[in-house]
Amino acid sequence: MGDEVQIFEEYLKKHALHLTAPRETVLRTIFGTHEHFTADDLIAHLGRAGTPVSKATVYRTLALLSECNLLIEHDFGQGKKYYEHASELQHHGHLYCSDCGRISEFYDPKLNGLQEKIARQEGFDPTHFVVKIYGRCADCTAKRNRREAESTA
Amino acid sequence: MGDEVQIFEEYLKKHALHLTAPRETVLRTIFGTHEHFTADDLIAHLGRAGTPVSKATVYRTLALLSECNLLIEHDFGQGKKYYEHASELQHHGHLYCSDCGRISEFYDPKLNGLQEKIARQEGFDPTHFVVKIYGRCADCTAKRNRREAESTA
DNA sequence: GTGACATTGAGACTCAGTCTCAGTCTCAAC
DNA sequence: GTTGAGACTGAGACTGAGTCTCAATGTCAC
Ligand SMILES: [Zn+2]
Ligand SMILES: [Zn+2]
Ligand SMILES: [Zn+2]
Ligand SMILES: [Zn+2]
Repeated sequence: MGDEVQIFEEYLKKHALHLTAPRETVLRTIFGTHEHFTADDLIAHLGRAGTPVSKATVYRTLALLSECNLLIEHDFGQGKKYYEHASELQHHGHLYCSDCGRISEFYDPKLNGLQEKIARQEGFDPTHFVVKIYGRCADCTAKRNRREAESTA
Repeated sequence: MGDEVQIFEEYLKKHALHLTAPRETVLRTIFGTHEHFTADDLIAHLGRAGTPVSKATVYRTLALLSECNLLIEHDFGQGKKYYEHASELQHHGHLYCSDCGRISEFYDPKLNGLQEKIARQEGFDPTHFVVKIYGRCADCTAKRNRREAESTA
């Protein structure tokens, strides 16, 4: 937890920037609570917590945290970005439920190896891999089955 | 090529819709030329070709074509959607060059099998899989190496 | 303290995409 | 061939995520 503060501080120092109060508030809020969140989620959360930070500063801080690899950006085609802690197990993939929007995760080392190999074959120098599975989560499938059973009954 | 027209026409008929002139123009333009394109690309192309179609209609037609599985939507985190013909080899992955924005493709059946398996393990009912590799393409890597060699010389 | 420069929040702005609406077209029923 | 239900269209208003601007403020090295 204090780990991120240190990494961020070092990164800032290296770029002649300062760990200001708003930046620290954003940092602590992110690493104290959320998992997969959007900029808007974060802004609302900060407001509710009585430590509002302006939209501009939140976006600027998110960019900084992505640059120093504390956060990872994700896009599920919703026209907005999701963020998550980069510290968690690396290179995991995501399951996105098109019904309820829930995001879950999986990890498979074979997948990573395979992707690395493919990139090399194509003469591509990869920085990161993205695997997303879209569909319906177990809960939504169950709900739908129940509803169908009822309507047929 | 006539194939898409037929599929689209059938889909429209099934939903009590008509294959109107603007829709046909859009359809023929898409399947006559482009590969990976954005809505904006398409609108500009239609304008230049002397067969302008309004933004609203283009977006509406793109939605229809996606619904009947003639087009696939892609998101590379650029805040806009890319489209491509769905008829091409299915379930291929994409390599996106962060330097020049070029999009290339690859196909690996092992990858597809693996994803299917993972989804089932998680109790997930998958509709489609997305694999994207971000990094630097061969050209951009070569360019960068050349520039580096020069600056060191 | 002073000057160079980093930082901030408010709000203007951008840009992809959606929505509204009035006018037009299609087609089947009469 | 007239009519009415409802599909279709383009212009442009609108939305919403994200970026940019700018004047006021903070930080630090000297
Ligand atoms: Zn769900
Ligand atoms: Zn995750
Ligand atoms: Zn490139
Ligand atoms: Zn493709």
